Amino acid sequence: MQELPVNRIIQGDCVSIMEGLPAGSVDMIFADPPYNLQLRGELKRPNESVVDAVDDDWDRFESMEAYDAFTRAWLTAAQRLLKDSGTLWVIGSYHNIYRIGAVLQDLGFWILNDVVWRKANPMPNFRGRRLTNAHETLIWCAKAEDAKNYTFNYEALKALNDDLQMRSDWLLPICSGGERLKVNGRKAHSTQKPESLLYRVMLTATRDGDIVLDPFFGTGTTGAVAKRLGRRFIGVEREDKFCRLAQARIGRVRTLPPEDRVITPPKRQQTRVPFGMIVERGLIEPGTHLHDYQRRHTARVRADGSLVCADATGSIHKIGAHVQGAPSCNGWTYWHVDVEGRLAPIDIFREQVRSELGGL
Amino acid sequence: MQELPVNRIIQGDCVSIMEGLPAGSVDMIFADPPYNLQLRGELKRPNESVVDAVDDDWDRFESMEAYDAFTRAWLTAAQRLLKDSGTLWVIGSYHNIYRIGAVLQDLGFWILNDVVWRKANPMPNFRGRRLTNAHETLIWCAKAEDAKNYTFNYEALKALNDDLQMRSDWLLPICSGGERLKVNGRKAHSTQKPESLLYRVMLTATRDGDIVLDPFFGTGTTGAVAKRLGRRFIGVEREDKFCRLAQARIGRVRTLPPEDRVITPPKRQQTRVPFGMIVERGLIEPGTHLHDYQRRHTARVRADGSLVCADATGSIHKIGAHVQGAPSCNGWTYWHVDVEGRLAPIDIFREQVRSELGGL
DNA sequence: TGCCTAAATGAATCACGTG
DNA sequence: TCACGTGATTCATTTAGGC
Repeated sequence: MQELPVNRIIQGDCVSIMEGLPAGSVDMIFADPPYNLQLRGELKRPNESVVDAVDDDWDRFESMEAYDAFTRAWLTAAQRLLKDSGTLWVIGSYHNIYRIGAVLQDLGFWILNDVVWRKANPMPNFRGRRLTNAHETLIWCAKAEDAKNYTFNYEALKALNDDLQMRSDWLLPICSGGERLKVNGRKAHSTQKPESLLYRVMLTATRDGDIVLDPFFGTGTTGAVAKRLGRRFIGVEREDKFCRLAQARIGRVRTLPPEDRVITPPKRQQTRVPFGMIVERGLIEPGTHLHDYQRRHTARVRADGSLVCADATGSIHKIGAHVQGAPSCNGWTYWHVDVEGRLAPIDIFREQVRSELGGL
Repeated sequence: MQELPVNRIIQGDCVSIMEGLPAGSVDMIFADPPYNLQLRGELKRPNESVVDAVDDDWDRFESMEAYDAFTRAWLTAAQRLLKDSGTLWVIGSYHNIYRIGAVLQDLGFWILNDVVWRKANPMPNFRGRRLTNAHETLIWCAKAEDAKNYTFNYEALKALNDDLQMRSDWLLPICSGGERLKVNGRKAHSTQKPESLLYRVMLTATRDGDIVLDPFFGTGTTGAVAKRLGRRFIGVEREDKFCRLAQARIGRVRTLPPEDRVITPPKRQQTRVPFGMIVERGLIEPGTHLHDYQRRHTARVRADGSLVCADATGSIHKIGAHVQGAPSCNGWTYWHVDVEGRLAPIDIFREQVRSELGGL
């Protein structure tokens, strides 16, 4: 069997390079392909600054058909490369992930899970025309329907999650700060992924020493995390500048000693429960009247969780402050509901919801 | 124009029934199509009890091609039914959502967001071979790329989320307890959705009195929430037993009084008040001087509502932009009048006029 | 050095009505 | 259909800068 170019970055087109490697030789493939964003004009923040959007050549496609053909080509090559026990991960957004999911099902890949990366700090929607696009989607799949012997480190992920089964929604920050590669003070790559994401992916679906291939290597996050966790990597990247950047980056990474390749579970933070959730779930009906504990002030709850008091409307906190003439107010403890003649602070409903959510 | 069968459940095949309704007549479509689950054999819990999984006739398809054809058929009929300003919501899991997303993009629907419903209490993965499947995906899309005038209640959703922009990941419980319809002690429908999910969907993308169609009505969650929120519904359901179940359920629902359905109104939808009207009504006299909040710039009001600043004249917006050297400016919030030594934004006069006009 | 405030920034399919 | 004017719009973090 041909020797695999392990722990190396290969420059060139990923399809032809994958076709030149021996079939059935790779344990996992992680792919972060172009998203085909199709951005129109420039976007400004409310303060008039311009958003530094993705406008790279590698994200331009003639048409959706061209994108689908590109997707089919690299997924076909990837499928051939995988061991029968191997799995593939692809990450994307709503612009491209439905194309990719459909094509990989057509090719016979078998989806094991889709995973939602919930961004802790996403870019807001500046024009107020849509929801904040706060997540990206990963598809995790086996080579075929009958490939049952894939690696899934159930116990490790459970340990990572406070001894609860790991769910399909992962809350992780975006890549920023010191981790973000810069060239001349500007971001080196427009779509660098956080190492924590790759860390969790590899902890989920690879074993020590496994071979992980990334056909869209970019700045080499896959390689950096693979090296740190004692996995072997093969990076394929078209652009020379990224190859050199990734090479230098990975050179700086140190492999953890085997006994340290387990991390302590992240601290669970208290779930934020907006007042609207209390209304939405019917614990307080729209139209209910709220009172302060002395019944000096009364406000009415609307369908979207805002309050009305005389001619003022706003959040429980804003209206609480308003009626008191105070600069601020904790609406959760200020406002009460009348339960059979007795006043109960609305905070009890928040506690109820929190206990039902169980720390999510 | 043909009369729409509003607030009714129509029994039959959703494609032929939608084809019989007038084109361009519906504000929103919410669809929860069969998931094409492809379960192999029965699933047992660790204690050997059998999981009551989805194995209904309506969820069986001969092949992926048959599912795609079915998807294309109902989405085509749905697109025809929508008003140009209407939006479509589809919910699915990884088994079917990639097929649906690809088909709807092929048909020209324009994705606005995909939304992740994070289940607060999902079913665990009993075999420990995958991640807990803890979410489902909703795709929200407009009828076409150029349909920009869809309803999005940005301010209401912000209110619902404690004055922060609503994100694309929604944490909501599954449908259980008293909300879950039962027949002879067993769940009446295998995939009943929680009312809180529909509540948020309708709060996001419909206005009072809008017409909401659901081609896979099932137990009628869409109809129940529509009735409660003062929206009109059209339910299409193939099975007689579900039609009757939904009919009875919706009969028990009470519509919220109009004053409780009110949500924080979109600013863009408010009556446009030109600055000239402020001058015309004597709220600001011609000759008055306006200042920015730091008193760095001053402009004089003329009789027609235009401003003069040095040698430049124009609207409050143009002159505001001009003095700042900015490309654009909201003059309503930029310019202030001096009221006994304190600066007040001219927007307060607009609000005064608006309240006097009474929403005309 | 340390603390507080201001500025910068991230995979973004980001107006609309009137004439 | 097009041109133009009005006017609506941001969250979590990190980094830089002032004192």
